[in-house]
Amino acid sequence: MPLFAPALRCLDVMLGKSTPCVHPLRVPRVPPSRYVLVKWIAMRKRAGPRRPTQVEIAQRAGVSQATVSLVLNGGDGVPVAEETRRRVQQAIEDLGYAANPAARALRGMTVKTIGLYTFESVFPVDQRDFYHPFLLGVEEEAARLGYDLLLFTSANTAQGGVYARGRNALLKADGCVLLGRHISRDDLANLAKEGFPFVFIGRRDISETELSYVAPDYVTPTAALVEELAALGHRRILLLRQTDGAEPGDDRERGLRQGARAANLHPDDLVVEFSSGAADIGTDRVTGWVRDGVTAVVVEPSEDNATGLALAEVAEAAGVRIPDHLSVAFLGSAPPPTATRIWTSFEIPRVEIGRAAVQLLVNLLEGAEQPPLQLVVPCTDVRGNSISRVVRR
Amino acid sequence: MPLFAPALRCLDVMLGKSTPCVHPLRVPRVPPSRYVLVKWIAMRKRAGPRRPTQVEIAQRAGVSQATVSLVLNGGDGVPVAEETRRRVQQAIEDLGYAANPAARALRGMTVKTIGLYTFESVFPVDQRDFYHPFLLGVEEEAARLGYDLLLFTSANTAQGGVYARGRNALLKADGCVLLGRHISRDDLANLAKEGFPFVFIGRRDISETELSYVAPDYVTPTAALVEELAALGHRRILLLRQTDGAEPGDDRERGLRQGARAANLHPDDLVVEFSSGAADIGTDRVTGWVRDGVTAVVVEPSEDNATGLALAEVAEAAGVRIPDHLSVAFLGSAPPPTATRIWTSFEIPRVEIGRAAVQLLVNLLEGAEQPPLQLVVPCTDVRGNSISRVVRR
DNA sequence: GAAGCGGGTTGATACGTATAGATCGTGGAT
DNA sequence: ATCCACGATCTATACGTATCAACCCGCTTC
Repeated sequence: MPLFAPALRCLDVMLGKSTPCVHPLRVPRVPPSRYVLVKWIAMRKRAGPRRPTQVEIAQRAGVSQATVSLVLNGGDGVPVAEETRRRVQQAIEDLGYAANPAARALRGMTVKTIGLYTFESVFPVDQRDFYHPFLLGVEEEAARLGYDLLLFTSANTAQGGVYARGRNALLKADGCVLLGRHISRDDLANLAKEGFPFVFIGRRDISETELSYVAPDYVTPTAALVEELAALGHRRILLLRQTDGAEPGDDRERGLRQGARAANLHPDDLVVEFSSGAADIGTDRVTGWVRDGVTAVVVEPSEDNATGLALAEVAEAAGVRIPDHLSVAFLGSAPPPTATRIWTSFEIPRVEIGRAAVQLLVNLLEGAEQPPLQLVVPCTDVRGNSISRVVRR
Repeated sequence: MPLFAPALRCLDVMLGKSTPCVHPLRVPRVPPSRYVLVKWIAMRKRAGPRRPTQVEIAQRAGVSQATVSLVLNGGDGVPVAEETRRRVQQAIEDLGYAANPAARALRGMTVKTIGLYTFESVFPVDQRDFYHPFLLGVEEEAARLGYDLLLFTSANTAQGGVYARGRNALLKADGCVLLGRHISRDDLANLAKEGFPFVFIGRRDISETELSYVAPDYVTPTAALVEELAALGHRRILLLRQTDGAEPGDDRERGLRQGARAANLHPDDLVVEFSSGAADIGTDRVTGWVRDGVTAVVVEPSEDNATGLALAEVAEAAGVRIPDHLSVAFLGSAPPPTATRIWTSFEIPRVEIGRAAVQLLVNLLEGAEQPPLQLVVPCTDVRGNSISRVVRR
């Protein structure tokens, strides 16, 4: 409250209650105009300790609130006298002014916040290793670009997803990075329709709208893997897909066919089967494949890789040795290597994907009016000991 | 735009351009008042696709904007006719309305967001195991209480801490959880002075202001450990403190003296030394302690436990065996156990602390005007094989 | 029949900021 | 002398919401 003293005296002078005496320290040279004064008086009436506003800065510096705003955000061609700028900045310093983000946002300004919405919970320890690299990339890049990171944690638990709790979930951020396997397509479509800026991690095609995403390139390394298998003598190759039937699975299947074509395999020798988890993989099914002439299985991995691990376990138990009798490869992140087993697979560059997603989003937010951007990033091959040359019988 | 059709017709009716014809579907029974109409016309003039506002809802439902707001946030005694409520909610449903968080915030409402400011970077992998449990607790509790979590990542890299970038850092959230060993006391004091609601994780005393924190109880388990050592025959006990001289170190020293008093040890037999890292722990220093009669060392741990590990290494190298010649215990989190060594220590309940911090903060935000709250949570003892009965020579 | 009451609704305003448009000197060109 | 340009600043308004005071209307009460 003592900070107001000079301004108060200045007010008294205006009202004729006091003689104009120049405070030695920091009294506005120019008496404040009636306009800002009225605002300021109204402001002073309010109770309780409040954060200083531009009006108070203006009052203290003897300028109008507009000028304060100009000093703060000006720069591009807007002329402000050096002396004025100095006085305003001094007042800002004195009062410890900080712009009210809510008011800025209301004027349509950016808040420098990007949201991170994960369709599953993020921090749980069991999936930590899966999501953490994405988080790492997102956080790093956001920090580098000067954005804070808003984690939408509350929307997940309360069922209803993005549009939970009166569907205002994501609006707190300037834009949003969406992440998660079990995403609601409706939510995505709605967001796109509303024009909310967001980037999805992972490929999704939504009809009618084109959305921004950054996704790993599953096609190329899958094709390469299939060609490699063909070169090792494999003819009958099986793709074990996740039952969700999402785009990543489609990409892998496309890679499979593309590789087969390049290696002159007959399309009829490609088998595609589906699984929704470890329970689907029974002994009969696996031995059936082998009896059917399948010598190589390429697996679309899930977060916990349960399907692939079950396959290996069942096969071994049934006497089908990997890789001697059956080559197995993961079309993505494989289970961690053990003493005897390094899975042939390819690594998804999660950190880089997180980074790229933020970059795309910031482009969307700051850049000129652009169409949605899609980015596909390459994976790196991991060659282990789970595939081998086929032995002709 | 087709959604506006009924409202548009309604406007035409008002202006006399059209005959009042009741749309079969959803036309406001009551013609909108001139007031909301003016607002609505002004709104329609604006270009570009925009999110629907309360004014549009009001227009569509044939009520005033105030009523819409009442329907949305009312409940406590404010009477709204059931029919009105229905119409408004229908309009909200139709247009997909979502309250603008910025406008709410500007009116001084809570945004249901709590900030998390870490004085060091959070996600880096090397300190992941240290910070992750706190994060986990904070995130869980925030989600449970319906708050989103805002990570202030941008403020850290840009030097300047809390008050970086025009010192508006934390204002985006309703309140903030602060975390980190190398905190700026000035920042804490400033925040408290400004009346910004926050809770610090870890004990800090700031003169002149009383701030909210939740911290582990270092005193009790330290005292217990010292009593235990005394019971094992130790007389001369050394406390190895971190040089930062922060409150956690003070607490441990207090625990040391308290335990010594309870065990009837002579105060002069307590030695307190400081270290800022592994480099401080030389062979001469350690052997000096032993020669001086010290039989037990209790170590204040750092994030990476470098000091304590260095102590063990140097001692072993100098032929001082642990625990036979020298008992060593950690006053907090110890290095992970190995095949031969389990460190005697106590575990800080990080997840619970994170949870408690959020609870305190939410209390601060939603509860009545209360004084700052401090919370001290107990640790759990870990008894290993790094201390033993002293052998009298 | 006037006064009081209370449920239901509306007009108006404030929140703090950014910015378009107006104003006002001042100096230079016509 | 007039006009224009321009630098510097000001007035005024919009952003979308919450809320207070006022109001209207039908009913009861004296």
